[in-house]
Order: sequence, then structure tokens, then C-alpha cells
Amino acid sequence: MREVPVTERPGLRERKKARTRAAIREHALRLFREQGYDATTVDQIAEAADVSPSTFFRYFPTKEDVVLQDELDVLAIGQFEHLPAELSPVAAFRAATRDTFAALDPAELAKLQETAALTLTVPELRARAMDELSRTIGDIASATARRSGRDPDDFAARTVAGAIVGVIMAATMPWSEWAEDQTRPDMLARIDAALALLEAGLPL
Amino acid sequence: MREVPVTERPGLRERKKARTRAAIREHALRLFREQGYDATTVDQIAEAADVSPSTFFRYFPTKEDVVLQDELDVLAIGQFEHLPAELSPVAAFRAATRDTFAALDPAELAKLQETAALTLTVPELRARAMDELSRTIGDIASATARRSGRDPDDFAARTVAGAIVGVIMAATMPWSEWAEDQTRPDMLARIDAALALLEAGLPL
DNA sequence: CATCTAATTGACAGTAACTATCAACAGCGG
DNA sequence: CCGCTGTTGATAGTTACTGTCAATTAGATG
Repeated sequence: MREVPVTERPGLRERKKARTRAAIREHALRLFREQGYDATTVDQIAEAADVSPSTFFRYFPTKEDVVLQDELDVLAIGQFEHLPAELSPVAAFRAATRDTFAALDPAELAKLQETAALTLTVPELRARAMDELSRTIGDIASATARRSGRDPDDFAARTVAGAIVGVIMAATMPWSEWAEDQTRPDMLARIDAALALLEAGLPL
Repeated sequence: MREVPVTERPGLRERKKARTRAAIREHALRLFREQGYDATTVDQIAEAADVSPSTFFRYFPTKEDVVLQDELDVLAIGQFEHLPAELSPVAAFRAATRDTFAALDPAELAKLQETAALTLTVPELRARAMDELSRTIGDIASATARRSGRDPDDFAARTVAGAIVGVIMAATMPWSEWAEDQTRPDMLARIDAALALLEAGLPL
């Protein structure tokens, strides 16, 4: 039987795994930056990180997953749930988003911007990311339902969640003229503006 | 110099191409139904349709594209644009959706349901379909802007479009209990209900 | 009808993302 | 020090997709 003291620091094995994982990810992102996503092969990443190609796939199920490990929505939803129930869902989510962004340190923000740019640019990544939105809708819906004491599968709650995700999509995704500078830090500003419009009942 | 009479019926070449395309698509859908999407290889489809694998890729850029050629949104947006500008965007889109579904003949509806079920079930397809939603948001946004005499890139119009697509996503995508019967014909009913909620200002 | 041209096709060879398997190895507990 | 278990790398496959090239064929022209 293995005793697990609460404060025990992870053993050598765990630390090594974490380092390997970080190394793969960093080399991958560097190569993507230098050569582009498509032009970079998994073998190249593996060699750069000094592991075998098989090991790469042990750490990341697909090449896409090296880029896509965003936990931002999880954080935001966590905030969201703890805001007073008096706030409307949209208002609360807006505040939660702001708080979550504010809590990021510059290093995380920079890495986030890099992966976000990749995600919006490379079709495969964009598709995968969009797909995860359906999971996000479910999470926001549950949280909304919980906040207002409803059934977790409540249709109205799901609809609100869908609208929130939808307006964020619309505000975030590149369109016509500004296809270049999606990485601008005012991404948060656009999200906030979109949520404000939704909160105001989508005036036209 | 080649003269192209307006009313010329497509030559033998064009007809043959159309038939080949249809054959590939039908055999593919049949095989997907019988064996599942992943278990069916492009080679199998090509053999069933009696063409070479290379020809398959000449007609469909990827295996995914055999399933994903939905023009429903285009039709709905067409309807949408011609509805009186007095209707709010959401109300108009709701009506346009109903009209579009009503105009479908049973055969089209059946094929639509089959591809929809596949799309919601197979991760790759779902991801690709979701990605196309960003295009759809843009289209709805332009149409909305045109209806209300605004700039095609108007932010408020984009936000409305995002909300519409978002609530349709929320209403359409499978969640918890009913992961099985997404194909039920009441998909339209759920979409309509979601748009109704959005129209009413997302009451909770 | 004969012929020329351009589109369509199939065969072939190649790349890259995965998957499965298995033997070697390294940390960890006794 | 020893055995157990988790981690690794090598190897060999499968499959989606790409490029090229020669053979065929529809369709226009004389």
C-alpha cells in the first residue's frame, strides 16, 4: 500500500514526464512558428525534442493536440459559477471573462496568443477547436442551470449558453479585412463588446 | 473561340461527370451506413463506384467532403434576405428556416437526415461542419447588414448572426440523454424553439 | 468521315499521420 | 540488491492524400 502525503512532491518519474511533455510542446510550437504547421512533421518535432516519434504520440494523441490544450474556458466557467445569482447569465459570464483574462500573467498570455493565432489560421486546428465549443456550450449550460436552480439539461439554459458561445465566435473569428491581426490583444475587448450587445438584447 | 449558348443542355461529358459524382456519393453513404464511416476506406468506395481511387479524389477533395455538402444554410439565407425589413433579424431568420424546411421534398429530407446523423456522430465530420459555421456566421451577418442598410462588416450584425448560429448549435447538437436519436424530425422544432427564446430576449 | 485537341481517367510512386507490438530499460518499493 | 511496473524506442503496418504520366475519349473542326 502506497502512502500519499498531501504535500508530497511528485517523484522523479512524474517530473520527467512533465519535462518531456513541455519539451515536445515547446519545440513543436517553435517549429510551427518557424516553418508553419503543415510543413512541420511529427518526426521533426520528435527529433527536436529528442524523443522517438512513438513517444510523441504517447504524450499527444494527435498533432493537433499539441496546440489545442486551452483551459481558459474551464477557468472562466469556474469564475462564472461563483458570481451572485442576481446577475443575468450573460452579465455574469461577461464579468467572469474579464476576471479570467485579468488573472493571466504575461507569459501565459503570450503563449495563449500564439496558440490562438495558430488555431484561427490552420483549418484543421480551427475545426477541432470549434468542435470543442459544443462541449463548452454544455459546460456553460450546466453552470447556468446550476446558478438558477434548474435542471442541468434545461433547454433555455442551453440556449443561453449557445448564444454566449455564438457571439464570442462571431467576435473572435477572423473576417474580411482583419484576417491578419487576429492576435491583437483587444480580442478581450471584442468579446466584451459582443457580450454587451447580447446583454442589451441584440439591438440593431 | 467557343460559343456558349445560354440554354445549351449539358453535353455528354457533363452528364457523365454528374452521374459519376452521384454514384460515388451514393455508394459512399451506403457503405458508411453499413460499415461505419471509419471502417470504410476510400479504396472501397472507389471500387464500389467502379472508379479508380484517384478519380475519387478528383471529385471530392477529402473523404469528409462526400458527406459535407450542405446547401441548406444558403437556401435559408436566401429566404431570409427577401423577408420584409420590419421583422427583427431573429424573427426573420426563424421564418426563413421554417420556409426552407417546408420546401424540402421527402427524399431530400431523408438524405439530409442521414448526412446530419453522420455529421453529428463522427468527430472529424462534426469538426469540419462546425468550422463551416464561421462562414455561415459571415453570410448571415452580411445578409442582416444588407436588410438593415448597414455596412457588410458591421459588428452588431455579426453579433446577431453569431447568436443565431449559437442557439441553433445548442439546439441541434446532441447532449446527455438523447445522444441516440439526433435524427428525429423534430430537429426543426428544436431550432424554432431556440430561435423563439432568442427572440424573446433569452428569458430564464 | 477523318482528325485534332483538351478533358478525363487510371496506374504508379510517394509522403505523413497515425496504430500495434514487443523487447529493452529505468524508477520505485521491498 | 531484486523484482515489478511504467516508460521508451524500434519496427512494421494502414490509410488518407498528392503528383506525375500515359492512355483514352468527348467534342469541335475541316
